[in-house]
Amino acid sequence: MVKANKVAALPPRRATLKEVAKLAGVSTSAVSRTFTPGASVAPETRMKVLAATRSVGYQPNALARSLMTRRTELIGLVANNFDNPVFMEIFDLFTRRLQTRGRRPLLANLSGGASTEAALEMLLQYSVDGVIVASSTLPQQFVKACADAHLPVVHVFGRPTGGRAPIHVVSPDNVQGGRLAGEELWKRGYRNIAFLGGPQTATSTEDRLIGLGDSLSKHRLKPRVVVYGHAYSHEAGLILMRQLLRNGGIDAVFCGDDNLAMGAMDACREAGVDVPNEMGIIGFNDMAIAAWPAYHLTTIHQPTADIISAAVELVLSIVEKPVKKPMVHLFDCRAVIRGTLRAA
Amino acid sequence: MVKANKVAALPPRRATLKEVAKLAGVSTSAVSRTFTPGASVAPETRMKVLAATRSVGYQPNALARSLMTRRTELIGLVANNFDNPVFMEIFDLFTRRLQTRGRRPLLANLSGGASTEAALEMLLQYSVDGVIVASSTLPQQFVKACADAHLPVVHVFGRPTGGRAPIHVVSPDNVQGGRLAGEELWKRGYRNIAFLGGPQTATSTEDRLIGLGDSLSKHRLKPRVVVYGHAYSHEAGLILMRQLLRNGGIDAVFCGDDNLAMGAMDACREAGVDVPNEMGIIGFNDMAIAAWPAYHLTTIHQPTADIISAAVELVLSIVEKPVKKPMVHLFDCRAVIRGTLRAA
DNA sequence: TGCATGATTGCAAGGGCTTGCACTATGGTG
DNA sequence: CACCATAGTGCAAGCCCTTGCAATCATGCA
Repeated sequence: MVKANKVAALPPRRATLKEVAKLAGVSTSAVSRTFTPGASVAPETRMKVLAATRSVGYQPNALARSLMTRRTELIGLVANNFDNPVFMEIFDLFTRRLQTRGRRPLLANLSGGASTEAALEMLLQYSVDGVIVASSTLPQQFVKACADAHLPVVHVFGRPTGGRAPIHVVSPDNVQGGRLAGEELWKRGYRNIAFLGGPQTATSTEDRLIGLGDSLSKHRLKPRVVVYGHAYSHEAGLILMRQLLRNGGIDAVFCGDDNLAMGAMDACREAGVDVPNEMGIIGFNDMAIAAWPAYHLTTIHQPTADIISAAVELVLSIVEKPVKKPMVHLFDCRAVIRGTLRAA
Repeated sequence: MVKANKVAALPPRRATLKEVAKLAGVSTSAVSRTFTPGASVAPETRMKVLAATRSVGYQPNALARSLMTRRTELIGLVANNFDNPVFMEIFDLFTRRLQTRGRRPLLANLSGGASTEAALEMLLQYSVDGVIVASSTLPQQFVKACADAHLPVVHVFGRPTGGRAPIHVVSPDNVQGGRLAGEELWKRGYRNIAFLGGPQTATSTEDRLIGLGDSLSKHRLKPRVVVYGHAYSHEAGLILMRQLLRNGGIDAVFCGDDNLAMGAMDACREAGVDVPNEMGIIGFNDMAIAAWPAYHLTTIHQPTADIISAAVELVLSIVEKPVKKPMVHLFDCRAVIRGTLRAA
């Protein structure tokens, strides 16, 4: 006749607010208010509630709470570049920053042709408070779609749109960075300069090339060759650089990313081409590996940590109070001189 | 006297199930069932519901749903190694795998001394269905704490506990991998072998060393020196290898991780020590960079993709039906021969 | 001592969804 | 043609929490 053994050691179902209230001999409101910063609860009541809470191991259900508060404290983090080691640092910074601000990152991986519609649906169904899209190779329209769905969204590593869509952007100033690269190359006497970019559709690649063109044109020069890779990858850099070496006619390469640059360096190594004397190479991003002795790559540094904090603060602020006018934060880059460009 | 302008173009608040029901002229149950696979709804009703759904852009609220279903489809993903590029691949695989299985990864970053208690609280408050802890450098007790809190948890890259705690583990067989490294070194005539490990507290480092010891002892040998780094990092490898070179007496190093190995290689390069003739180096993990020509590192490969899928399937299965006996999946490693060990 | 003030409190009504239950058609069966 | 299973439906209760409101209480002040 016994229905079940209710003698289990620990409660298999988690304690609820109501149970805590009964145990503490107070109303559910009192319990709720105990966990609501700024709510009015008598110290004595609070004590009783906390004691009951501890004794049953109560944890408020954030999801149920979100139903009333209309805030989940969830921030969607969307990316599609899980093959680029730079993004490790970026994830680290994002997740930690969000955590210290009391938010949780809900990840959407858009690599390998995952559906953007599905990702957007997911973000909506889980009622994220805001979205951070961290990519320069993702179609603008995904970010646009988030905005259209009334999701506060900031595009990190994106490009400011010419006011057409109200999209907030936080990004390194890729054009300025490209200019910097051009200057360094010019200063050191390189005159036949190639641009080795990532995907042609990536706005970052496009802007870095524009910057390079800018600075070269001041000296009545233009990039000799422009080639694009399928990705910001070592492999692409290797293959494209082999091709550039075969065709000849250049004495330096500005690579749109460090992975590309390191691939290019390896192509030079295998062809017996001396870097930096026969061939100057400059990268972009200043990822950790670029500093390793095997490469010691001269590159354009972007202030990643600043970019990330700015992005997080921005998204949290527009969650708080929406703003119509698209905000744009562009961060200056600086050149980090190592060994792949000859002395000035 | 007008209270507010309700003329806004798009609904600022998202449509709810009730609204869809009214619009479609059916009960809320019908709408709910339309979105519940396997529920009984007449085709005609379903059509009406879907039409209404489309017309107001309805998206079911996953969080409200979870209140009744007691399932959030959220899986906690806990890690603390955002400085190691291998983890990029690991994250990619995890997030994609979870996505294709209809689950969402909620990230907890435990780097840099973030509080494990806070992380656990977060996982509980957001009612994740299960947890994946991906780290070999995290204190066991965090995983244990999850299990004690009745969270289905699997420890990836962890070590099987001797049955003390019922913790599920999916991991490369680090001991077997260590043995493999020892064999390769022995076969090639290296006899004075050092072990350059990661943090001494990392079970992966410990087990790889055990494996090395195992295989050397078959030949009546022991590791000449054992040193530990503060992290699985290039820097640690560089510093420790410098020290080993200074002390002398060894002709090969088994590094507990590729980052360490590449650091060690750079130390040899700077000391003018010839790899592999004067010094053999073998790593662990086979991360992408290890294959780049600048390193061309001989290393122990672990089947990361298999490990990740197994981990995801395992956590989903124990969410479905809890299992008492700790499950352990250990995956064999294999040696990848490149250029940092001389020929046999 | 009487009253205004502000701090605490509990009630009850939600928030958006699922689901057991009872009920209506519907079609098939003998 | 009566009868029964079955599919489809809506009602209403419930998941766990927050919060406006009105009631209560203690306090400070005149």
